[in-house]
Amino acid sequence: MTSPTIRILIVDDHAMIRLGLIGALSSEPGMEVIGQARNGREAIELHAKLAPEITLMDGILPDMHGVDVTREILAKNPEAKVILISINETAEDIRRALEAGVRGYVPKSCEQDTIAEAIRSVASGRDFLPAHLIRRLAESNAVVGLSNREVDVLRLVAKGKANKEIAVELALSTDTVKTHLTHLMRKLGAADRAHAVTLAIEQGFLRM
Amino acid sequence: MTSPTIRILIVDDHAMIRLGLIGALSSEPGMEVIGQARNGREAIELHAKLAPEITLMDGILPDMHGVDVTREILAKNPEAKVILISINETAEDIRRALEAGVRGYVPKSCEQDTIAEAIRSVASGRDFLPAHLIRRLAESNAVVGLSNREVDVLRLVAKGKANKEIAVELALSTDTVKTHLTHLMRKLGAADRAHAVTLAIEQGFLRM
DNA sequence: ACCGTCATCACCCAAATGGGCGATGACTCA
DNA sequence: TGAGTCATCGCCCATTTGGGTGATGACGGT
Repeated sequence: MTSPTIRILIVDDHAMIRLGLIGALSSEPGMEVIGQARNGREAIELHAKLAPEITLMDGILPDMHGVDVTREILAKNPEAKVILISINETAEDIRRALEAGVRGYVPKSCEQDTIAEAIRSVASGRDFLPAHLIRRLAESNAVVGLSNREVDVLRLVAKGKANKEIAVELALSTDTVKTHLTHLMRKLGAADRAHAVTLAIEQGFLRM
Repeated sequence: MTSPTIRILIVDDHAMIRLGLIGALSSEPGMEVIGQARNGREAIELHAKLAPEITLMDGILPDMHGVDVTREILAKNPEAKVILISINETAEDIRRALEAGVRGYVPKSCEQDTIAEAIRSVASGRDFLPAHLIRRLAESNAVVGLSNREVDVLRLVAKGKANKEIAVELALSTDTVKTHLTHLMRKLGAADRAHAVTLAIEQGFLRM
């Protein structure tokens, strides 16, 4: 069994969400919110000071991404248990989160009890990922998968760079850039670079 | 003066936000949450049934946009007072909301008391728009302003259509499409169509 | 009545794009 | 060891793109 009460740290810049989470958890027995952070820096400090059992982390914070905050926290404290609460539900975001070592991933659209369920799950050592997210992950995994270099190129395409400029910036030949572009457009099913940008943003390949 | 208690309808698909709002308002005297809706259809029905003084409306709902819900509610009940609570703070979104007849616009990142302030403001007949949003609106107003036709073209560009295809779809000559594109790219400060897509999404011209 | 913006179309032209085909070395996984 | 992916580069070629300039009618505001 776990400790009598699960000590929880909330990380979110939206006051409304923090309040909502506290409200949802106040009716749950055996859980206690011991701290709140509004940004990544605060989260890392507070986590070190309070050593909570569970950290509820928002995906997007004013100073850094929730995923990166998680990475830092885990670097200092590998047993930390982080649950990511995000609006982003693209396969890419979930994949990145799991890669960073997140133990649970809950969409903001979920019902109250899902959060409590996730917390109990993760606190007792099990991971937590809603079924529909697992499905999405599986489906997209089969379809896409851009390589690092392809994402590098795509990011610059989104910024309006021409192939020649991209070549200079990445220290490549223009032909190589074109090859990467051809490949990533085929993978995304894009008709041209503009379409590739749209699809990549939709599917979470481009953090904006 | 206004009526003794302000009767409030909350419209948001996120349970967490609804809880947060209720929590924030429970400590405010003279306000009562009399109903909650999870989507646009529910919102329109509940508004007709409950006739709340203030409606707190989320910008993005599963079935339709908060702005469109507002439009429908106002069509049936022109004295309705809607405050939009949105994550989107691009100038375009704010402009669209005001155009639809929203009386207040509050970002989700605001503090608790801002919501209460907005409600009191709007209930007593004044509009409510935070200063930084007004500034953003003013600034961008000077800079951009795509015409309807330009947005039409841009939307298809984002879908990966070539100029020739766009011309067919909009029943124009290819040259006209090119003219619109040249203009909109100049307005956005875009280097090419891909960049235009990025900027347009960032600035809220393309609802995705 | 005039000016600005919008929407429409036309022509010219240099440059960029996208596709196809082929090739090499590195690396991983079975 | 072989198969597969990644990253790199090259060449050819048709099509597309983006920019410039110019023009017309409609509409709205001053």
